[in-house]
Parts: sequence; C-alpha cells; structure tokens
Amino acid sequence: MLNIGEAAQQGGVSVEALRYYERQGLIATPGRDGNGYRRFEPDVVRRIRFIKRAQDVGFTLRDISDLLSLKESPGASCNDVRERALGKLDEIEAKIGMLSRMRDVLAEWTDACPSEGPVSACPILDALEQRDET
Amino acid sequence: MLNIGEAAQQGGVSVEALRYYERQGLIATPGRDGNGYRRFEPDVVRRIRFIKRAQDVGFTLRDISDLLSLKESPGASCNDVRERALGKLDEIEAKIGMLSRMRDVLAEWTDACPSEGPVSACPILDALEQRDET
DNA sequence: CTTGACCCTGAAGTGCGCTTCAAGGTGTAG
DNA sequence: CTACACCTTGAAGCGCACTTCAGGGTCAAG
Repeated sequence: MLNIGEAAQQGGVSVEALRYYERQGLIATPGRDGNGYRRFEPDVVRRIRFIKRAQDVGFTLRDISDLLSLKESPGASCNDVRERALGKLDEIEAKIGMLSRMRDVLAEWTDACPSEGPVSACPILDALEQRDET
Repeated sequence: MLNIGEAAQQGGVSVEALRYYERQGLIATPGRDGNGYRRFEPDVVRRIRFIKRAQDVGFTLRDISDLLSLKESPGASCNDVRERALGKLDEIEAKIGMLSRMRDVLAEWTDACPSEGPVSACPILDALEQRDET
C-alpha cells in the first residue's frame, strides 16, 4: 500500500495531480487509513503511467477516461480503441497542417526581411498590414 | 466614423472581441458620441485586420501588442520585428516537432492494431500499459 | 517537545481569447 | 406606441489540467 506521496512519486506526477485524477474519476477512489490518509494499491502506479503515456501522445483526460472504460469493458473490441486513436491522429494531423502553414508564412516573411532599416520599411509589418500581397 | 458594430463587422471580429481588444490596449480608446456610443476612426479596421492576420500566423495578443508598439516606435528597426517572427517560428517548429512525434507513435500503434478481437489483446492498450517496448 | 515533512479539505487562481449574462439605455421603422 | 436592433457596463463563465492558497491535522526523528 502506498500513501499519496509515494504513489505520485512512483507514477511521476504531483500529489495535486493525483488528487485531481481521483476527482475526475481516472483512478479508483482509494481507501483511507485511520488518520484519513489515502492508501493506494500498488497497481495505481501502472494506471498513472498509462494516463501519462496517453497524455504524451495527445489524449486529453476526457479521452483517457474513455480509453480506460473501454479497457475495462469486456464487450469492447480492439477496433473501438483503434478508432479513438485514429480520431486523435486526425486531430493531430490537422494541427500539424495549421502550424505548417503558419511556419511557411513566417519563414517567407523572415526571409524577405533585410533585418536592417527602420520599421517603416519592414516587409513583415507590410505583410501584416497587407499593403501588398504575395 | 464607425460605431462598434460597423467596425467589428468590417474588421471581421465580434463586437465583444473588439471591446476586449480595447481593454487590452490593442486598439486606441475610441471617442464617444452624445449617447455614450463608441465612435471609431475608419482606420481602426486596418488595425483589427492586422491583429487578425498576426493571430493567423500564431502570434498571441500579447505578442501583437508588442509588434504594434514596435510599429509605432520610430527608433525600432526592422530587425526587432524579424526577431519576434523568428522567435515565433521557433515556437511553432517546436510544436510541430512534438505533434509529429505524437503522430508517428499513434500511426505505428494504429498500424499494429488488427481492429479485431477483444480489448484484452489490443496492441494500443498494451503500448499504453507498456507491457512491451517497441 | 519541537521541528519539519508529510497528509487533509474546499476554493480560488492560471493562461488565452474571448463569450455570455444581467440589467439596462437608445434609435428608428411601422 | 411598440417592436426590435443596436449600444452601454461589470462580472462571470468556458476549456484544460492542473497549481496555489488558506487553514488545518499527523507523525517520526532528535
């Protein structure tokens, strides 16, 4: 059995994050000992790490809650999980697309900027003002 | 002279957004007519569009406030603007990098998933549990 | 017996860019 | 005169994932 500090440390999250996960229903409500301290089963650490890894690939806590439900439901199929992952993949690719377009525009602008001279003749500001089109 | 609805419409933002920009100091405090209505100079529309375009390439309102100060300061050089743009470019590339890593991992996982069978044998969940390493 | 590290709670704060709400005043068309 | 669309204000709400704060209790070492 682990107290919250141990569980948090082993899971690699803060104590506050762990209490937050509990409130959000991502981890089971732990038992309490005599003084009211939470007592976690050792396998909560696996759960915390699952959550962290899922976050690392872009899932929100809400998504993760959904994934954890699937994991626990016997009727669920592998494909249900795959669909969540494909959906997330789409979201991520959409974001990459947007950011790439921003990057291309900024790169073009910074390339066009001579770095010298006053702001009154700055091609970047000109572009933002749309005084001319490219 | 434009009232707030006209200015917002011509700038392509909501009335509330415009009032918000005013509070944030992104647009000059407009004059008022007899009944307290804001009266905008027509060139506020250019300003609003500047803000929108800067947002489109990833600048926050704080960044934009900074850019607008540079634009107005006679001592500023084109390079000052360029540095802001390069800084933003770095931020964006960092985000693209993170998202690309997420995408690669998710793509690998979804490829490995047969879509069939129960969640108990799901390679995606296995990866999240880190029951094995790839 | 005090110090310090741990634990508890509920509520509020963070950043970002608005949006929504409550509670009004104004202007004009029919 | 009455709708209805516009304008005003300040404050609160949203999503996300926590973090921080205020104000306390617990426990082991020295």
